Amino acid sequence: MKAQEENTEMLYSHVSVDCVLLGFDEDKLCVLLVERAGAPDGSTDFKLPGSLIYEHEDLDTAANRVLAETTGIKRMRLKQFRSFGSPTRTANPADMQWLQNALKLNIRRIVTIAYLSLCKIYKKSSLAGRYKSTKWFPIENIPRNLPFDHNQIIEEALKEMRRWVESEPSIVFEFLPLRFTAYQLRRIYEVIYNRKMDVRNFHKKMNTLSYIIPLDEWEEDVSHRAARYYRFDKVKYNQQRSRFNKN
Amino acid sequence: MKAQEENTEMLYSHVSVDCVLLGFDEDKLCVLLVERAGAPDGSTDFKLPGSLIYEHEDLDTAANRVLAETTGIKRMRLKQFRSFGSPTRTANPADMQWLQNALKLNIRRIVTIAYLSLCKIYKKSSLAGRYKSTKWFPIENIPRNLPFDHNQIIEEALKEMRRWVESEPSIVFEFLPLRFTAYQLRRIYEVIYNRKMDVRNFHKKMNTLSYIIPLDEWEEDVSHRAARYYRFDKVKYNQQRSRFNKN
DNA sequence: CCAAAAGTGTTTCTCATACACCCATGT
DNA sequence: ACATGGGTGTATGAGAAACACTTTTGG
Repeated sequence: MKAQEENTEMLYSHVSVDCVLLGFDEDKLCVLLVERAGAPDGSTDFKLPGSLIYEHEDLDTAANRVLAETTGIKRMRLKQFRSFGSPTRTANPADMQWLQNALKLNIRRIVTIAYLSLCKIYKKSSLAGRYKSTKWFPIENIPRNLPFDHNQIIEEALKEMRRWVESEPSIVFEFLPLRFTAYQLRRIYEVIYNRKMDVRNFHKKMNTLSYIIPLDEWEEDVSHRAARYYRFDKVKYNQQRSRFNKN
Repeated sequence: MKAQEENTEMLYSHVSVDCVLLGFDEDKLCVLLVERAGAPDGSTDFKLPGSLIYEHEDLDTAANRVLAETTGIKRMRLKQFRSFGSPTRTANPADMQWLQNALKLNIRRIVTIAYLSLCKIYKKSSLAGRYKSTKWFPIENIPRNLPFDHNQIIEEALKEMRRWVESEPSIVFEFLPLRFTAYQLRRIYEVIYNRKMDVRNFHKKMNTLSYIIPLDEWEEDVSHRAARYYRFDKVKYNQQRSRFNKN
């Protein structure tokens, strides 16, 4: 991280990574954006966290570095999901200007590799790092005019997230704290698939999944019947999965 | 294509596309490889068809260009499925040597965007184009030591192809001629999913799919009961799909 | 006792699977 | 007539979906 300021000559100034970090805040699916320093007109201006890669740096490593710089969390589960390389993606003069200000590099074209990662939004997460500020935006009010093609990247990331959940259901638990209620889990599915789910069927389904463990712990201080807590058991999950994936 | 020889200065020498073109030959899933001209020791040496991108060229356009140069087919359906950017992927001295011979460029590192495409293998396909020769390799005997990380790219492409078929079943028909028998279709599924499928259940399933149309045409000159031909109806497919995808 | 959310069972339908024999054609 | 592969129907089980009321708790 210090290395970045000191050794810009080590940057490989043709390829970048951008990270779409998704989280759940109460009932809403959110994206983390960072305020971009050195915006042309000084206005508040957000973008996806991202970085050029270093000369000898792997793509996955670069994405992990960006996430660590942004959130302070190391070794998050992340997934490269697509690259964006239209020659016109750096065509906006304001974006070009920013690249020159921020990176002191004269750049013609950047191909970016987009990564997806999921996490729990902690209230306190003022989030360490090199950015002026970071902010969670509910997906329905993301600024419409993000720099480069970041709006498009987020669109694609949302689609990819749905596919990811289908192919590996355990990742939804990345959104949740260690213990969670049936309601929380159900809401996540409802938002992801954009449809109401039947409460009874949902409970029944949870019961059949051996890796969702009911705890003898309940909500406290709620003005209605307290909800049970559950936790996700990774070991049981892997057992159940491998039993099914015979082919 | 002529442009390429004339204007190497227009190449953007940091990003390439590589295409994994899959096809079915009789009963076997095959990958198309091209003979690489200018191999260090003159030995026969295959690789995935690929190219650096041009300065002002979109990634998808570059991939389409590569496929057109390789097969003569324009506007194939293709899918960007992953990028490969390990700094060590160009570490093999023989590969570096070849890059310099073939491209007259001194290249440090190349990030490549991998594309997947499916097609029917025509017997006659000597395949037009800039390559010395092209050859279909059954996946079980692909040369073990393809240059760069091409072996790994093919592995990933096969996984991606399976996911693709699941998310959009119509693409299996890219493997087939306009009219095909139930046997041909079934064999493709058997190879893709690597398990035998029950003949009766398969027929039943085909009947429920409104977009697989039985024709009043049958095989000729076969020494057993002639098989019926079917065709794929794109319009009906889109109707049936959109009815299901309400959300 | 009321408001507010948690939790629980049964029925129905659809879809995947398992399984064995007759049919058409060429030699 | 026989060898070769093409084509057909039925029965079972698992899982998804539809549907309404009782329970718990705080105020």
